[in-house]
Amino acid sequence: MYNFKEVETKWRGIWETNNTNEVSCPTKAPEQKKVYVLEMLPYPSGKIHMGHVRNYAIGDVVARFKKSSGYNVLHPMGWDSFGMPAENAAIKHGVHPREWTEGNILAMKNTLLPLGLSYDWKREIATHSKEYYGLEQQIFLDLYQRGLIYRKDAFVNWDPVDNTVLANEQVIDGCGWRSGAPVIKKKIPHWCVRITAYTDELLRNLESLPGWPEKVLLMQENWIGKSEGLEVKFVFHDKTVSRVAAFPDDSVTVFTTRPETLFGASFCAIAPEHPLSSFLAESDQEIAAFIRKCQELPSTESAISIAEKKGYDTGIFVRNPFDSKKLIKLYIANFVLMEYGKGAIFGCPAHDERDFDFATKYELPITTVIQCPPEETLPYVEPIGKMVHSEFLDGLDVLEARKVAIDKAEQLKIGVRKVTYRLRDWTVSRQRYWGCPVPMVHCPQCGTVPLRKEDLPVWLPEDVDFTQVGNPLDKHETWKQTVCPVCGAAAQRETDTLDTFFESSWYFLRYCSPHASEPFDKAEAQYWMPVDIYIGGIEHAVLHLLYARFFSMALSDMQYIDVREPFITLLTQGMVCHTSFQNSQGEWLYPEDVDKLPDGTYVCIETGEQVKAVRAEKMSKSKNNVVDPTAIVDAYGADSLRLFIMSDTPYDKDFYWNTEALDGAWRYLNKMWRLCENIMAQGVFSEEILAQGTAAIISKNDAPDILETTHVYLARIEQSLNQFSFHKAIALHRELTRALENCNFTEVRKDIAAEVFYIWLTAISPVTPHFALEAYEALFKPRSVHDTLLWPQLRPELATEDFVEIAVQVCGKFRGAFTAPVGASDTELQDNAMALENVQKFIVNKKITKVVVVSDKLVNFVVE
RNA sequence: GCCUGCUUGGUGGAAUUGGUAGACACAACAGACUUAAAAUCUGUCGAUUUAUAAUCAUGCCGGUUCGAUUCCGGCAGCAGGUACCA
Repeated sequence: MYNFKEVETKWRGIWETNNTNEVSCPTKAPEQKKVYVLEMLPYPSGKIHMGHVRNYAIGDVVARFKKSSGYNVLHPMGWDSFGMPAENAAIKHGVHPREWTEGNILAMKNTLLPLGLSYDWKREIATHSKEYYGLEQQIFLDLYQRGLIYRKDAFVNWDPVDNTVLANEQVIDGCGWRSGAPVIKKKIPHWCVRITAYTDELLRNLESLPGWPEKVLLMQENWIGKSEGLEVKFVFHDKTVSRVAAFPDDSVTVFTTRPETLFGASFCAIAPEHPLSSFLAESDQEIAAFIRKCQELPSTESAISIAEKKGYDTGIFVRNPFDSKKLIKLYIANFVLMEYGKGAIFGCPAHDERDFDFATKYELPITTVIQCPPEETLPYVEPIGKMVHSEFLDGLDVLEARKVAIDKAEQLKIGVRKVTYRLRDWTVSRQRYWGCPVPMVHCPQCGTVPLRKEDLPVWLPEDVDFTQVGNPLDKHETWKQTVCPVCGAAAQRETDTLDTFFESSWYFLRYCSPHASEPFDKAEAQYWMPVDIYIGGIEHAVLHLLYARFFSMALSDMQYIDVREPFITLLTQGMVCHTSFQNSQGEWLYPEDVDKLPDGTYVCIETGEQVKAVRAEKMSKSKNNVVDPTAIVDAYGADSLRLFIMSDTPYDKDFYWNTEALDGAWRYLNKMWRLCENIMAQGVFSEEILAQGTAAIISKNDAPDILETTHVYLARIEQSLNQFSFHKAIALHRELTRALENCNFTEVRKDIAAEVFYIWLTAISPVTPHFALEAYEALFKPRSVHDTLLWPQLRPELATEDFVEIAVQVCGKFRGAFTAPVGASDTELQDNAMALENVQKFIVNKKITKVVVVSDKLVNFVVE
């Protein structure tokens, strides 16, 4: 039996001794082509779970395949070690965030090491380390000097009892998770990154990223949300006598993508945060109360959009910009976002779902301005049809009318053509301890000023108190007090820390030169960047990947690097799911505490009680449906786990954990080992024999079937790996194994057999590296230890197939098949197909109206 | 709500991107070997029927095509994201 424990320990030892996974600096191998394989760095939550294992197994197969193919491969690993959970642990268990984080890193690394992942651990980074966040502050200052960071008021979730800022995750049903008090929105000053300065490039470059999944490109495009339209003024009716007399403006400016529907406008609505709302609230208690009510909603887009649409009639009228005689009611509405457009809208209920609901609720007029097809009911939202009830737009098509309306508004000087984006600037301030301190100082004389680079880094203080609520930095008096870098007077440090997306926006650059005294060495980054294959969860499709793209562009404009797009190929993996088990009390049980009965039902091992199996959810601690990789590695070995997790399911689909199939992977490994033992019983090969075999010129006619078969499979496995269809590569390898098992090697020339077995071993080596190397050593008895198997040279002339099976259809239905030489003529195929007995049955006495012949594939007779 | 995906046997999935639906596995069943078990090997394995074959079948409804799991339109369910979880 294959002794995985001994074998895996041995090879990991060899890799470590040989520094196999360390990559040379580029100057030593300038000729060699590089590949940078990167998996998204994990948050050190405490345990490696199967989602991690899947991510790293994918990365490792790619990295090993590339290395085997002769590339210089950078494959690093590190830790995204700032973030909220460390503070939660500090609050809950009284442990310091650093201690908790570093303990977790150690534990997780200990789980990763036995998996045999080909990381260059000498390049390991942790973003909470002083080397990392100290340098990050330099980047922050550079961005600030370049005008890409500014101060801005923004809303936060505010717990009025604890007097603290809450993350969206900490708001449960609109209430603070600890105090239980209803959360309100509160405006506080923030540090903000001007990502919108790069909107155009972030959008435009999406077209030059063919290695990204289409869905991610679409998600990013929609997130940026470019829309063209009109910014148009709705002038107050009779401003002098109304309550807006003292308001500095004489109109409300609205952005619309549907300017052609202006004649159908039946109301205007402004955001509760709109300056006019605030102005009105000053002298109107009811309005102030309504605005406060709106601000009770959590600030997430989803909460706002599913909340009941509410409007407050201000009693103010505005004039329709195209027809000043038409007066329109002005509302304050909870669904209007201040961050988008001008924070004000006009509603055309006949042609917009939401406006229709609003108008119906508040009994506002509904005027059709686009001729609605008879089968449609209002609201009719398609931008197709002729304009009606719209004066100068009447009779025009919708899209044409849109242009005319914009031109007219510009001509009348009541509006301007405008491109608006959904993308907002990136708020990076966090009122928390466990993050990178913002290197700014508040001076009573000089205002808010940046530190000088020589004043950096600003370390986090170690002595912090988590027994009080709020940001510990804010309460740390000695840390807070400093001197102004400009005037030298007493001043206070900024106590906000940075969003952890800031760290993950440049870590891939740091890996290129993890020990440089600057954030990174330009020459090294020049060699390694961009990342060739980036692998991570689909949940990062928008935010992380957009921020990282922005960083590359900004850093390149600041001459740090020459790369504007950091990731060439992006693989988004699916989740790892597992059945969850719930007993009658609603408690979640661990999978190992549950037994499956022959009838397919599940019982609790301890109590014998029947438990409910809830299909397939993301593995999560709260549902106890996690499987511990260490236990699996102990019982089956790393190769089995790697093989199992790469088998069956394509990398981008959700993976359903299934312990029985893991047995299957383990059996396959043993089957391969048995095959090796059988061959060894017939005598081993040698590297000399192997060299002869691969050098010998064997024409297709002389090649034994097994050599042809092996090269056919090598070609297909190579292709599958290049397409990242790992599960197919493994299925193909199983087929090849069967072919080898069925071959009598006593009748095969030794050098040819050697070549066959070398290909067979190497083809699976990226997935099961320990096994492949051990088997190579056993079969070939090399003089010196090989720690990587070089990918075999494919002989295309042996991998071509001479015959193909031709399917025959009658009226598109399969009726038979026959074998034909590759490249047979259409007439030949048609005649052969016609001759098939089962085909005759269906065409006899029928008139053939058409014959479709697809070369090397199919013949289809169409009969009446 | 909005954006983006996904849905194929008992189960995971395959189908060279419009051309034989179910490769390769898991589970199950039967057999061989064994005193027995484990391991291993062999076979069967979508449904229906009048069964050497035919019909139906890729979430549901409709369309394009000689031909649709694949393309188009609509619907349902599930999942990810929704800007302070990472």
